[in-house]
Amino acid sequence: MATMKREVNKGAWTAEEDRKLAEVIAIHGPKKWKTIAVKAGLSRCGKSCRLRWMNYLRPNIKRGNISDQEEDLILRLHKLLGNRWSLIAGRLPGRTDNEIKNYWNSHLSKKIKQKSENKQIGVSTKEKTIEKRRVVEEETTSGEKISKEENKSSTGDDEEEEESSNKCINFNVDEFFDFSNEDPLNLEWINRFLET
DNA sequence: AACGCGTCCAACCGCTGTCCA
DNA sequence: ATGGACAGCGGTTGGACGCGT
Repeated sequence: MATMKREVNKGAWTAEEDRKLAEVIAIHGPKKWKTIAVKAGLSRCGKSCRLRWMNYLRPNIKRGNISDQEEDLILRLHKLLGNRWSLIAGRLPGRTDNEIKNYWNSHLSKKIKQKSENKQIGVSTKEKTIEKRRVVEEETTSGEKISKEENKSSTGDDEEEEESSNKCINFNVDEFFDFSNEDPLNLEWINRFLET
């Protein structure tokens, strides 16, 4: 079988490759990635081109320096959604799922771990239970739609809570997180929901 | 100076979902 | 209804870099 297999380039992108890719996308738009790779004359697979565009070349990409507010939002959304990076990234303008995933893996997962270790040392199980019950009662009386979710996960340890909250997302997440009419950094109800 | 080690991040891989003929 | 192509996602990897010894 003499299949003339085109050698596929892998690894870091060069400035020249970036330029070619951006040029072709400017003409044809960011779709049909396989065709884009061919048109740009790049020895790359479509997948690789898409990733490069989405994570690096796309306009309006913010790079580095994740602010405290952004970090806080990531933490809260992650607690709610789990590792659904693209969904989380969708709520952080200019941030990519890859960036958030990396940031989580390198910074936040450690922070969480530390925090939970401190929590275990500082707070007894009984105290935790009492505090959670108090929060649940507060939210039940305030009639928030999210209180049901809270009740479901109000038993067990932190890890179980997180897992169960991931599993019981039985609503339209996009609608639920449509913050278009709100200041995304001032979402008191999320704060209350997550402060357990 | 040089070596080892840990961290970060860009990119790859494998899988699933969606679309279309 | 079905199968192939493509898009998108999350997990993982590997190289570059910084820092301590």
